[in-house]
Amino acid sequence: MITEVRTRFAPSPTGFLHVGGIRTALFAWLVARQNEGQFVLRLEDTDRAREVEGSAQHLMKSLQALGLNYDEGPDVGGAFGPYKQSERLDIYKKWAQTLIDSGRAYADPYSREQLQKFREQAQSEKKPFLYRNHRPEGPPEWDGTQPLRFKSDPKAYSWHDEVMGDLSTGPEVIDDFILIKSDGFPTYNFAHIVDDAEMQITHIIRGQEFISSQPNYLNLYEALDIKPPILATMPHIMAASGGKKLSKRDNAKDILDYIENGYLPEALISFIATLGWNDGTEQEIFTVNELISKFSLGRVQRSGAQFDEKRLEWVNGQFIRQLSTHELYEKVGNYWPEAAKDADEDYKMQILELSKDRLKTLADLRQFGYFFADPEQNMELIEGNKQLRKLSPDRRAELIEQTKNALENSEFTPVAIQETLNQLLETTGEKPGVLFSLIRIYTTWAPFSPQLNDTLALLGKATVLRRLSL
RNA sequence: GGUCCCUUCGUCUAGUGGUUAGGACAUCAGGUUCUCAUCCUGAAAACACGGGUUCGACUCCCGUAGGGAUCACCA
Repeated sequence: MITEVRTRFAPSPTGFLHVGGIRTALFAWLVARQNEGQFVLRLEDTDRAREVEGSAQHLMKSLQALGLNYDEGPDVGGAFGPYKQSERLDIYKKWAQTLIDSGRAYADPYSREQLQKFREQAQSEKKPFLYRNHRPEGPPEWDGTQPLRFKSDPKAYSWHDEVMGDLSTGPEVIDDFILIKSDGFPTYNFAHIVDDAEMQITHIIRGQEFISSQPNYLNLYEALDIKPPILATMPHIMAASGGKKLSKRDNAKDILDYIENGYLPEALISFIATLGWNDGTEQEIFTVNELISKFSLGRVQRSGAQFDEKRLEWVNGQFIRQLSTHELYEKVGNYWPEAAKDADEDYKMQILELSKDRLKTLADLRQFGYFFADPEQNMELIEGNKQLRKLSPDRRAELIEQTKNALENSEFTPVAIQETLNQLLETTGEKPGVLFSLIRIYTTWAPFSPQLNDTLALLGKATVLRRLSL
């Protein structure tokens, strides 16, 4: 019998989803999809103090925005629910009871202050602190108000991790840990093991913060008589820009912010997937379907990767270029500048046609205000231009005047404009770099614009002549 | 500090004993009779260090250094 693949993403609702979290979710999703299995979303909301209002909705919205749909979850239900740990307290109690019955769990009699003293004492003796050296004498009954602690069985472990390879540790890392907190909620350490078993999860794909706890989890699996799922540990992602590390704040940028800023979900997916994974070929850009068929945990990098925003921009541009103008139009609804409010569809499509090959993000469209309203003059554009700076104001006025006269008689198609401009080069004796820059700036007052003749043609003769006269 | 993991151009990476160490982003130079954010061409750019093993090490072993993770009634 072939076991169905079931992977899960189990965030705790304490904030937004950043790049590292998304990558973990993406890889778990890919494993499920490529095996035609199920992808489960489970909310690990057992720490009431850290829970952030609205963050569960935010997490689900982020997954949805990226197309990482889940087959089971808090809002969609499923056969193994509920999918919020706070609603599964009875289940944990039941499993805890089996550990109490088998003598593998005990009520922790110490206060936090006492434990702190034990730690300090161990530190002053330069010995590692272990709870298991302080187990209480008798078997005190657990009355539910004390923490319930797991009675570990110290031994060496070696296990396989799909990403990290073969790992091993000695018995000194095995220690007693808390299963149920004094508020009646389980710890992550206990709850995730119970849930993964109950939900029949086959692959645990998670961040490297859990790798050092793994031997203790293996110890608990044994006590619970559960076969551990396949494990895969992801390295962390750090932020970087120009080789310099960014602050924590930048590192933890919300994935929805990227979408808000004009990044396409499929570009984010491709970029994040290749941050620590590749298929061994020289392919740089992957569609979601390609990822589903090509992804493998075994080719995930073991070392951490740094996030390079420039590369993300490039990837995003590649995806934009693959869209037809019509597809692009459908996606840029919110990104037009304010002045475009009343512009008609046909005109906007023409702008996209001209500029689509140069967009890096959809938000770049916001700089195209000059297509819709007369822009404000900005002399810095001229003074900041090496060639234009040298022209005297008189000469500039003269060139603009000549341009105006020439264009007045032009048919104003892109081809005709180009011919007119070429003639103008001869009659004025200026280089293209000077004349064309000048015209471009006087008609758009923007640092960038599509090709000059096309831009002028689209703006129309009346607008161009008006702007040259201002 | 203990434990575990990692280390190829600035960045993401290919590479599993014999390669001119390949690609991509970024950078720089040139081109596309203008800007440039597309596109084309080219350049510069890496095996952390030290020992072994071997006819031969980026590749295997040991050590050093550096980085990461963890050592909670957080996940």
